[in-house]
Amino acid sequence: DFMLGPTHEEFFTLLVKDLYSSYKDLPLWLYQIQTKFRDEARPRAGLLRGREFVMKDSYSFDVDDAGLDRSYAAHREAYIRIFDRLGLDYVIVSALSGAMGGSKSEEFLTPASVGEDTYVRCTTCDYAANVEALRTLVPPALPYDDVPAAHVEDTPDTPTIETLVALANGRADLRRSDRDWTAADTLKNVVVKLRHPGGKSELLAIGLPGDRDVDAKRLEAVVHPAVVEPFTDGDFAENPGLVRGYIGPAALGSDKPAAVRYLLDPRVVEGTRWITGANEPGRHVFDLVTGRDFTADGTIEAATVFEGDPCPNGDGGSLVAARGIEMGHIFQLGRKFADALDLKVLDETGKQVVVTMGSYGIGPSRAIAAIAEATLDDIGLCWPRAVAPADLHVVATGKDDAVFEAAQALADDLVEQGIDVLYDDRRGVSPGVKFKDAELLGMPTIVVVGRGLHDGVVEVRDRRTGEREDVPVGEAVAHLVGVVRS
RNA sequence: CGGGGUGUAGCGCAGUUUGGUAGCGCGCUGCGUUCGGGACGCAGAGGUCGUGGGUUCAAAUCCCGCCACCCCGACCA
Repeated sequence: DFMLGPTHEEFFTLLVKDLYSSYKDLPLWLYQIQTKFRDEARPRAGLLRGREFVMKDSYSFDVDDAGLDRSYAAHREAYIRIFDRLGLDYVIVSALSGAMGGSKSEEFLTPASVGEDTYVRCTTCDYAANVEALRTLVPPALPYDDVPAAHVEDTPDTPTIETLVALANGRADLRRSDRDWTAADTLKNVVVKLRHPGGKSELLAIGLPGDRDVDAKRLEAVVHPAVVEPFTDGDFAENPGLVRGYIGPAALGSDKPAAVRYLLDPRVVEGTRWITGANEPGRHVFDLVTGRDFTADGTIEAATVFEGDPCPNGDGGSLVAARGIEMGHIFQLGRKFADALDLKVLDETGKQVVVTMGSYGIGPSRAIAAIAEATLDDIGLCWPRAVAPADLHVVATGKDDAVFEAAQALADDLVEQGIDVLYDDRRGVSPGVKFKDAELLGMPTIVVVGRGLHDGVVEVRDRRTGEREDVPVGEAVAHLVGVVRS
């Protein structure tokens, strides 16, 4: 969700129309790092989601689809290197490009229970996707030659799936011979209102297996930019064709009197056999077969995802869910924005063609929070070397002036070598306090100048492993430069 | 916007149920000892108890109003 405000539009227009107007100038990549603001209703979780944050975003411009693929792949590789160096666990998941209307999109997520994104991954292959972008594995159509004709039954006092299933299993004339009815045998039809940009409102019915619910996030993602509003008592009053609790396919669809657009969960394939509403209070239809007895206007991906659902790759694996923090997002915008901005260049044949764009973002300020969260241990922060505030933490211990002079000299020499040094020169503070502070701050290497000085050595500690090593004072600078640059 | 919680010394908190003139830890100041794993002794400083009103002989404590901050939800990179 990167903002393409007027400044972007003007800038892109200037770039492509006036400066880079030929295929010879492409691909063109540009990036910026800027402070952004988002009017969060309730900022929380510290740096993870503040009202103000630093954002790196970049854009690619190519003359054709193959070029966009190359630009996208190059950014993807760069992001992989960046996140590897940051020392973070991450997963790359398929995502929806959402508002940007692009064709391909992936997110870099750091697994974290505090994350705001839910994603699924396959237990046997490398498939991973944000739940919003998950494609349901469509089961094969079923034969229905021997399914009896649909029949309407009186099912009094069954406004919910639970009461309906209980009644069906409890009545001899409705009971199945092979097994009990379950909620998954019922077809639940949920009606919502969609508010389109510009204010136009539309009714949408979603038909899905009764053991599942409409997932608000998935629905919002697929209907974007329309906004989902609940179907209220007043709406029922205005639509007498929709009977609360007993809505069935017979009343739904653009071609029906109620003119409610009707979309089915992908699992509701031809030949599936359902118990569903008969559009009359207290009555349901049994043995209603998809394709034989009713059709819809299409399908929609909006049902809740269950752990154990089959992997969409169809290789027999199942899905598990996890939470993650979005650290980066790359996507292929395609030509939607370029079209709107009339961003054209000359191609090899001298024709004016619309460029195709990609967009790529990383949130550095939230990365700091996520790295800190992911790498800390029981005694404090534990910065990966690539992002540590300083390379070395030099600690002088004791009260001997010679210690402080040696520590200062060492720090000066290291700085001269281009090393970032944090030097604890506090006098009168006990060694234990200084060690604890150094561990808390979490520089990757801690150098102790203290009692070892009598033997001509300083102590070099690795913050993460706790390993300690005595190094002769004369070799300390060269040794430490090696440690930092390794 | 909905729900919940908290405001008492620089920081973290107890005290509020049952009204009786404010306490603990850390930090801070001074002196002495200590100095490689969050030192110790002695002596000190520091609070109109968020705010306005009410009840009472007496209010941090009870009652009413207001303000601020925090948490959960919705929303969000």
